[in-house]
Amino acid sequence: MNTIWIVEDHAAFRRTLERVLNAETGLQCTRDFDSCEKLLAALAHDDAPHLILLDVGLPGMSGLAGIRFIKERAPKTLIVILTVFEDDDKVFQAVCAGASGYLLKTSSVTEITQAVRDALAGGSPMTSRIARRVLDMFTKFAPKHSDYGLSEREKEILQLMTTGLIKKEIADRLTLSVHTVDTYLRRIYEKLEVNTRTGAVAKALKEGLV
Amino acid sequence: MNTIWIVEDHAAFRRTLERVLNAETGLQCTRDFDSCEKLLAALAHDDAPHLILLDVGLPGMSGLAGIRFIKERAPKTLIVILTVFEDDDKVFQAVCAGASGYLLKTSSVTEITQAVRDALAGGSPMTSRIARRVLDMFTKFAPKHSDYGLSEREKEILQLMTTGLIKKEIADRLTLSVHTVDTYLRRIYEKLEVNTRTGAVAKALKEGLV
DNA sequence: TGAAAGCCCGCATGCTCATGTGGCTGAGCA
DNA sequence: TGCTCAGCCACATGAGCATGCGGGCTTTCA
Repeated sequence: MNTIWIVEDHAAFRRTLERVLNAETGLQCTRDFDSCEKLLAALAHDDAPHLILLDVGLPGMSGLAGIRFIKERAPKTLIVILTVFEDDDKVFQAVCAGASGYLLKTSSVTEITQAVRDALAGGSPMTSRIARRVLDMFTKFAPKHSDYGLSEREKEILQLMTTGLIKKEIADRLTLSVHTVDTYLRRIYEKLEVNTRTGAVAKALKEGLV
Repeated sequence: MNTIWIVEDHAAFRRTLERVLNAETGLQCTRDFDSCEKLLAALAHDDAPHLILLDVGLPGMSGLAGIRFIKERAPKTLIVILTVFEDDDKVFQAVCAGASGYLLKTSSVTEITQAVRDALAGGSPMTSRIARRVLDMFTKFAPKHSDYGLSEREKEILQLMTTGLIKKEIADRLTLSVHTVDTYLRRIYEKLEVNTRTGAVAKALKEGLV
């Protein structure tokens, strides 16, 4: 039996959800809250449920902030967001904080029930519009993987630079002379079109060269 | 009328898809290919379609590699992946390359048709299992946002460091004395537990401090 | 009302860096 | 055969760096 908690300030909607979920075999809604604070209080001394249906856009503590707390105290508990918002920032924050599903409140109770089952079965239910948002953010944040024609050895040295080592340390690490490291740095600077190690490291990390 | 191209090496499946999509109002499957190479050749001289249904796991050029080419030549064309694979690496690469949907071949033709409509309407259809994969990757790659208690001014200077500026330039940029910048750098080094600008920049970029 | 913390400035010292110049080897290509 | 290019080494010099010390002024909060 999978236990579910609901956090939702709209009393009528909350009760409807509860009733519908309890009518399902294998699902049991054991607790419900009208604020995130109360949920956190309950988490402090009771066992966490398998899944939490969480309204973001609650009065008081933002549901978004709540996700982090939940994930800290009960990392295994699945969190399915229930919201009227569909904007990038909200979605982004929820996803980063570790939500496992993202539903719109306009969804039917059938859809919500199905989503709960999906999430429990290892899926991440979300509308395709929200999925698009997530994918867009992904491509935006993914490293660019530019190519400056660095050789393997050059990349190796660049990588060591990004760990904060100084020339001498790099030389020792690779059993080379500092002069040799010097030579590589020049070439790296030339290829990356920078003239300081800081610039090189910044470029390497920003563009995923290492 | 939305135009669709299909890239799929299994001839029978390709024809079925084509027939089903053409039976839909508003959709028209104008071309079909049994390899990625042929698709790219067609893209070179013909107008790109609105959407491409792409099989990854084709003989010859990988469909995955094909995505990048398609996105280069026709950035606006939506790409919906059709695959038997569900492993992290494939999904990750497809998502990074800019796919707008990710379907399993076990989907019914009705589901595929619906997915095509979803994608054209601005969504990113995918199964909830795949969505979970994407979300997991997202949390894995998202900046950690560690907090070292840096002040605003310190962050500002750290940020300027990540652009490759030297002390003097930072001082000029903020109309400060180099000595003041020195003082900040000390504090930043102390807080980040590093002792070179390279280390500071690396830590800042790796942990999303800026 | 006094301590703490953020912001700002100064100087000196020794270390590290960037960059100029030069050289040697071996692999691969034309 | 001669060329380029990656990899390695060397030395010198001026600029830039980290870090030691010192000071001041304001805001915040207990």
